[in-house]
Amino acid sequence: MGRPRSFDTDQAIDKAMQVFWTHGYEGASLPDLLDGMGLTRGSLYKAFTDKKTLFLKVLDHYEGKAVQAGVTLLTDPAIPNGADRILTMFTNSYRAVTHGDRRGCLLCTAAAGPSMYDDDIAEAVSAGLGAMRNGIDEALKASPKHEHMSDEARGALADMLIAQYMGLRTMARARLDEETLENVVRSVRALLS
Amino acid sequence: MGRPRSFDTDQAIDKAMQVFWTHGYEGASLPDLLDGMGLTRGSLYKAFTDKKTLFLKVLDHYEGKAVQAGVTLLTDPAIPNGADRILTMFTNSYRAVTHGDRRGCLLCTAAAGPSMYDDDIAEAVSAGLGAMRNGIDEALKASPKHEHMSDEARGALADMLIAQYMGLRTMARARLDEETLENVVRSVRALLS
DNA sequence: AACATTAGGAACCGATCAGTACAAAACACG
DNA sequence: CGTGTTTTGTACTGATCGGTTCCTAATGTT
Repeated sequence: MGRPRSFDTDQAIDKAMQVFWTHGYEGASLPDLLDGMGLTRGSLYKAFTDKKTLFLKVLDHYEGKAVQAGVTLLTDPAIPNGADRILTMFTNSYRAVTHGDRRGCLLCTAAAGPSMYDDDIAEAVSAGLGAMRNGIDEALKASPKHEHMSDEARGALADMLIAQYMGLRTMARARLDEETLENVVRSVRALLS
Repeated sequence: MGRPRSFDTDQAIDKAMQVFWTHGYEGASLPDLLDGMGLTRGSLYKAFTDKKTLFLKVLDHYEGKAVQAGVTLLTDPAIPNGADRILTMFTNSYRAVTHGDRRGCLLCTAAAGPSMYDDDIAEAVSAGLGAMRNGIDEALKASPKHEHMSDEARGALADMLIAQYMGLRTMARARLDEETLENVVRSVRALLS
């Protein structure tokens, strides 16, 4: 009953994600969001309560999309060597930059920004990063060079690789040379193989 | 001639650095800065032109202080093995967190934030990170395990370690478990030794 | 002591911020 | 076809943003 919503909620969240991805949480103004999502204030607040709630939904959406894509890659049995999966993930991040996408990783940007003072955002970011970490850990289990490590040491290596990933993505956002980014990937390759 | 300034410029910049360090560039409001610096609008704008100029001066100050301290450590002949110097740098970052300092690295926060859209800030951030990178490279030259690497490979490893460092510092800001941070340091130790 | 010059401080500026109120519009259901 | 319910769009809110104006206070110079 009542007037039906004229837009698809999930699509709207996806568009909001694009805006937050490029501008960051604090940098994305409401007009930016309304413009990018193609709807007006009334509709946005009726559907998403407020900016922060929308951002949390966006983070959730990002987890279900970008993060999930990463985890899928990291556990992809079609790439038998897990180290190759991890390396593909790093290479993809590098490729994004050479293809003109310097937005980096939404989670990493949020980690450096609002995670500092907002508990809910910090938790959501941690969850997303944790999911990727576990994906890396799984991939390491399928790596001949690492499969014989202790659970503890392998987990620690996964933590290190997540930090490495965050650094690479943040470097991209900071507009560092493509050569530098390539060097990072190259050294990760040397480390893993 | 004229009335002399009643505050020390360098001290004021140092205080401004503290404010930007915790709140980030965009997150630090003018009242935040005035409060932290202990002066009024008139004085601030007379001495530092505007917020962005002040931030650039702060970045410069950060380079001359925090970055320089890092480079000094990385080239400290008192620690004969360069790998140990690098490891000390990572350990220090971890220690900062266990001592209650979760602000991370000002350069890394700026890298994820305003570097995206402001050329001047991006350049200053790049310069600071580059200085640290070179410090790491120097340290690697003094590491028995790495001193025989080609210049190219060693430089690439330095780039990787800077990314690693950025990731660790960003993780701290995102309030990840101390255990996770410790794991990162542990794995870096395993990598370098 | 008079004057030029600069700093300090508070009031003020338009712009923009996130968020709200409310009336008009569009549908579902009876 | 009417009625109730929800969305939509717009006008508006108070707060805050970074920045300016302008007057006064404090100094160096002559």
